[in-house]
Amino acid sequence: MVRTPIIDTVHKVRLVDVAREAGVHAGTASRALNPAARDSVSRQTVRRVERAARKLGYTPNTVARGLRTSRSFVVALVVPDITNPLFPYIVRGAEQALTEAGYTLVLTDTNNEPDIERSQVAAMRARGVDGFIVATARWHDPALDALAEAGIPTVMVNRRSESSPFPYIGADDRRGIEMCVRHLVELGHRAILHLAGPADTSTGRDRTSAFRQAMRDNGLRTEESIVACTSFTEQGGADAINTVLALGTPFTAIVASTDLVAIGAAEALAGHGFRCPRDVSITGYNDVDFMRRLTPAFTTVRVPLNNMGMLAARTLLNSLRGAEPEVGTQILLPVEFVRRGTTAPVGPPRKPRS
Amino acid sequence: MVRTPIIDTVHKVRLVDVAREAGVHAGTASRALNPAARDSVSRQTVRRVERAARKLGYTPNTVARGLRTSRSFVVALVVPDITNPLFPYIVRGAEQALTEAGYTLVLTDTNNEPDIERSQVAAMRARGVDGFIVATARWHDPALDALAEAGIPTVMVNRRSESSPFPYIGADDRRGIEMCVRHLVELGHRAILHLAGPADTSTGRDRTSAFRQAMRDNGLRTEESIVACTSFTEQGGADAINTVLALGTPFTAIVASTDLVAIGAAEALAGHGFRCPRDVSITGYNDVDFMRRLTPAFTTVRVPLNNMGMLAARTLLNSLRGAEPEVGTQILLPVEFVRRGTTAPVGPPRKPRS
DNA sequence: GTAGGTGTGACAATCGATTGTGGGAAGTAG
DNA sequence: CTACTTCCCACAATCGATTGTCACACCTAC
Repeated sequence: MVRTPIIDTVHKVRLVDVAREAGVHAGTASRALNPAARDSVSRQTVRRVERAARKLGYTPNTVARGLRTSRSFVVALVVPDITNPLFPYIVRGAEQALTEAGYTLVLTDTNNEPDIERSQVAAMRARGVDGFIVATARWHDPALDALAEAGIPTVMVNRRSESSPFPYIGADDRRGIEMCVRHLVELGHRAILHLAGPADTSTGRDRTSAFRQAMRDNGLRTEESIVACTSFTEQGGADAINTVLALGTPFTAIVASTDLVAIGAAEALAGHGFRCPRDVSITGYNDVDFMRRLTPAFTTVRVPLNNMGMLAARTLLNSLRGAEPEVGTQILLPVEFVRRGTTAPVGPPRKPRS
Repeated sequence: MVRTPIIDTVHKVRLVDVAREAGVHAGTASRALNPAARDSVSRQTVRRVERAARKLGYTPNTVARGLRTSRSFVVALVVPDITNPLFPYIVRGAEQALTEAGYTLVLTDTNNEPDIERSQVAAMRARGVDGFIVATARWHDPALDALAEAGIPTVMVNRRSESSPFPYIGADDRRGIEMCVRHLVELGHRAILHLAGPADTSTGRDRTSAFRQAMRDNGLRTEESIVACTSFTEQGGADAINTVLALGTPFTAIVASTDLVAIGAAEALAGHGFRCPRDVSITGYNDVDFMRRLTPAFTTVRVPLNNMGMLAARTLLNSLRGAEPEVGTQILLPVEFVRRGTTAPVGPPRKPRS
């Protein structure tokens, strides 16, 4: 094939061009520019090559390098839904750590659909990404199993998977939920409901189990108090409340599995004439940015999302540098209870709009 | 170099393996698998190759292909700050359109810093991305100029740049602002303030100019009514209000350049004892998700962010397919005025906390 | 039976950087 | 002056897929 002359664009300078300019062979130029191999080249030559590279404005072709070395310096971050306010902070933290280390982040949004997750993970693999940060882990997750089987460096963030050997970077949910329950108990609440997240997510399961434990520790029973939400959304929270109300389960306080669930629950309650916190107290979870702005501002648990993203990236980078992570490693970041306006001492029982 | 035997990982199947399995040459297999070149191969052979590929679980090595074809099927999306609730929707729309077309999105967050923007754009170029979607455009933007000079397919979304020839996908800000002003005028407001965004962004400039025009159209003067914010943030809005209050400029309504600015302004006003909308009416801009949840819910202008992202991606994809876009193309999406609780008829003048 | 046409697939160059190997020059010692 | 070491650098193979060129086979027509 004839190399077509490039007319309308700047001629891209290649390594051979630099080598010619410096009067050396391309291989030598490569070594001169590579800090790891630099010591097999004389200092003089290194200087000449560097000068030539600078003069010509050489930027190495990452694709070609990747082909040869089978390393792309690209990491894929898989999120379920970037418009869920939880994730931008994680993305940002990860991006910062990755960029700092010379890596690039490719983002894929699975729209909460396992099929899309699978196909996207496959596509990223074909693209030769060096590793994965997965924020979509489900309790049983074939996509993660496939990554494990293929031995591809991966970390899980925010959610973990039962069967996966990969490191997990999350928050101390047990303690977060425990603080919510204790706070409500101290306010005199006994009939406390938990709006549980989906059981196919670790965040759903872990928080539910933590709730059960915390209730027990406070001598409270949980038979009727755990209500499942089908999703971590406002709709999920609203539906759960409607179910509970239809059943007639008594309650004076709610521990929601997530901020959005809490908001949905509050709206549904308001729709039935219950006021928060006068009639029922509610706690959220994650302290997404706008929780403090709502009226009343939500009592919730602050999770260091940005840090979680950074740590996830750093952990992955360590694996990429060859550190074999201990199977089952978990990093649980500390959380902070944030008392605001949606929790109050339990009052006399009221009927709505009475 | 000896090819080291791969032990601990699945042997990656290459095109030659497929070819051997099908009993043909690699070149032939390549054509058989490529829809564009398929007709230079007999139907029989195509079938044999396809069967072999399926049997072996062949996935083409995108890196190698990229090296040869100098196309990566990767698009870079540059955002100023992913945690600004404006951007996740744009990202999502773009990602959907891109994925649908077999492209991958790499995301880079510039943290609002021009230097980072420059270096990131350079890094993405070295990585061989096929094109750029830029959401960080400033009115004068060297990074965009560089892209233009290099002839790299690019589109601007949300913000545009004065000097850039690239297509721009935005919203009909002129009309959006005009609706805000008209609404306030109909409520009886005359002393209307505009909290203008930074003049180095097109969104700042365009909305300010639209405000000026709309005021003129309503027979109102604008000498004292335009107040600059240094950034599209709550802090920017709050600072602007504090300045205005210190100056003693009279006003009964505010057209903010952005939702966040509007929120910051409302909070600052509340801090001075002014109530919204009783003492002052406020309009936001963009209708970011949580605006409807605040108390009072914000009157604002809904911008189809998701669509903007999609259209930006589709426009870029067209360029990548060889369609030479008309220089100066602009796509302005229609906006929708959303009346909620932060605007009310002008009342008798009040002093705060009186 | 031969000439001419058409279609199919093999061959090899190529994208650009990395890296194992070997050779040659320079330097030191005997 | 020879022999041996040391240090640099050039050479060429390689990563895996794409694609221009060419040869061969088969078919039709005269």
